[in-house]
Amino acid sequence: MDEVPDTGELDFWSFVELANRRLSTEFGFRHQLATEVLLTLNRASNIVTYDLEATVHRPRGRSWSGFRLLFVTWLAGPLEAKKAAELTGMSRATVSNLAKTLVAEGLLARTPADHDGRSVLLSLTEAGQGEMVEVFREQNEREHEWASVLTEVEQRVLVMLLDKLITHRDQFDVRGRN
Amino acid sequence: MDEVPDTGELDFWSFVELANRRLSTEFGFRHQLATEVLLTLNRASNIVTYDLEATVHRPRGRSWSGFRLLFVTWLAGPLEAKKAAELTGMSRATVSNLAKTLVAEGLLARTPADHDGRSVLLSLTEAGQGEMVEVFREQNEREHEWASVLTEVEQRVLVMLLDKLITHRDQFDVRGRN
DNA sequence: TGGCGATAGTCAAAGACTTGACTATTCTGG
DNA sequence: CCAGAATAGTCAAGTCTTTGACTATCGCCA
Repeated sequence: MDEVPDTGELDFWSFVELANRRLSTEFGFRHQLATEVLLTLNRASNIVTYDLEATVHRPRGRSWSGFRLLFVTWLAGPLEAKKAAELTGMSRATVSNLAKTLVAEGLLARTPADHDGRSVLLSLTEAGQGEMVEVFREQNEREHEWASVLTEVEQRVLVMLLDKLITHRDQFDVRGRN
Repeated sequence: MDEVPDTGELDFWSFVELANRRLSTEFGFRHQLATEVLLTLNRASNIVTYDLEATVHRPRGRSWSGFRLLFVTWLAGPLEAKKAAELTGMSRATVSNLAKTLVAEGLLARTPADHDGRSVLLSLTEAGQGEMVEVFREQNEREHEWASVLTEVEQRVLVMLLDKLITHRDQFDVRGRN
């Protein structure tokens, strides 16, 4: 008898359980734990990101990726657009578009690189630096609220595991953004 | 003397180190570990997601979120659009738009709920079920490649830590998508 | 019972991000 | 030294997703 599960009280975690069960018993898939890891990873990332964006950045009229670009430029000094794309994990075109906006808002400066006529160096203006100090103060407080649900050891373990997950990937052929 | 760091050989990890150093020594921010946790979390999630989308879903003409919607509908049986939004972490409008496309492609069925005249029940068509079995076979293999960089214990610990991170958030006022 | 606040879904407009094509510059091997 | 391949950045077009407004329905309490 095909029992239809009651979805009324289903939340993310009971869904993961349900998925585990059905994937293995009904369909014979073998790698439930892998599914669970990636499902949870994405879930966590989305929740946290959305919260930071909604509480810290959108109220200031800034987008999440705008912030990310400013952030790496702030800390990694003047850098080529290419490098910024690499560090933020965005495509080069995205960096280019975002930079256009941020330059217009007076936060970012774009200067031709003298060692390579094709390259462009991104750096923060005075205003950009001021803005980042302010924005990051807020973001860092909120980051702290999130992270401190875990003990310090747990946080370090988490970072370690995530690092391991994405470091050892040259073992197979991973598709990246450029 | 303002030492400009050489960004030439900067990658994600050395950037995180650099950020840690500058944020604490130059700007006096206090919660570096929190920053590192969230930076790494997002990084990992983006890398994995992009890879799955690029290798499994885009080649089949399917988007990442299209897949997610089909996935929860597949496993959690017929469910209300509202519930699908909750389980996938998307907004209700996104579910509505995606559903429109997927219905047109013959993978999804949308039927009015009889217990509530406002609600709509989403379910997979025959074709949708077939497609999911096939797509998920591929995705699950790839998930396995990713996850098996970690031992089984490490995977379980990772899931546990991520769960903890997003479960205990009622302690402060988190902004979610609806 | 009837009206009002809450809720489900959809739509339109806007924004964010990506792909693929294009230009300009640099590098390399003959 | 030059031609062709590779690389940096930008632009145009398209897709995906969201916000905010709107309609329809529901549920509750006066």
